[in-house]
Amino acid sequence: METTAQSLSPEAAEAWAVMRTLALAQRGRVLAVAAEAGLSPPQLFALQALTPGRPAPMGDLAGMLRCDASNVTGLVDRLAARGLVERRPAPHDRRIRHLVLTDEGRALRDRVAERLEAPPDGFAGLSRDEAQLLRDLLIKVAAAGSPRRA
Amino acid sequence: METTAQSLSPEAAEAWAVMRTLALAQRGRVLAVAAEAGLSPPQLFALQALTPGRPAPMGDLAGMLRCDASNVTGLVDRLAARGLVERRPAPHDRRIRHLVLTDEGRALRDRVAERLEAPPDGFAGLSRDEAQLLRDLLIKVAAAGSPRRA
DNA sequence: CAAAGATCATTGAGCTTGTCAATGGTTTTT
DNA sequence: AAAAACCATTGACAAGCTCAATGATCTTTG
Repeated sequence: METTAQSLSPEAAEAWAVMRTLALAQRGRVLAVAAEAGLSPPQLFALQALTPGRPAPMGDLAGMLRCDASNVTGLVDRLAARGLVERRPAPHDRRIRHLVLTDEGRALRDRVAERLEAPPDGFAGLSRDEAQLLRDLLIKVAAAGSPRRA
Repeated sequence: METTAQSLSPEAAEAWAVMRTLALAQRGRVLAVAAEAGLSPPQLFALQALTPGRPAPMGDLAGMLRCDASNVTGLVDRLAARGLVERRPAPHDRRIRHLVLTDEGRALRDRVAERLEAPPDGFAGLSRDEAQLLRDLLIKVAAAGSPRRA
């Protein structure tokens, strides 16, 4: 195996601590965006988890949301009642119900995504070189963390 | 004012995107730690928000959790029922109820905190210099984002 | 092929989260 | 002292969430 089990430097721990602080500070933003869109946080997550133009089984959504499938039923009921998503029969398997975003759903999803993808204010203070450096370091951390198929 | 409204580089946006991915990947960990501790996520957050040895009014907790005060009442009811926190009268103002962690509550809080503060696997791949660089860049972003008293 | 087993979404029960409006007990202001 | 503001709680109600059970549909296998 030889997984190069390098022990963590104190700096790494500090970096992680700052990242947690940064993430925590985003909570308010998420709540605000959700409220503004007339969505509860779980509804917002569900909408974000759905990819426009790509039907997904309910079970998959439950997996992405990390919750029970029965929970997704109610969640989707409410989203469907607002005309944001639709249940469609799946081609090959009649047990499965495919979820698709309606036009309205896609529009709302995009509007929300735009707000959430905008970097917090602090990023504006970075020079281009610094931003590039930060990005590369983060990519390295993320890649090592989820080694999907080396 | 002269707030140096520097426009964001594409690299900054990419860095933020990676950070979001990284944060998202932590959701499972939080859920696992909460379940392991026999706590619901909100209960875990409440416990983390409380500082050992430092009594806090319920209203403050509501502020930290960003939820209604009436919600905190029930939340604390359940934590108190498990003997994790206690309501104490506040010295100067009899309207206020101070929350304090019991010994058991502090112990559980510390156990949970230890698990959450541990950096994800990806950080182990960083050299010391890289970790230091990452930390400093993150601090810069965080500081610019929340300019509490320059 | 047919029976058994696995899978998917839903339902129902039951609890926790969360909000809002209203209340009682306490300061603080006027 | 009366009025206004404040803190925590309560009650009502919607939503989120899990678990166990069900019905409908594949999939396996005997």
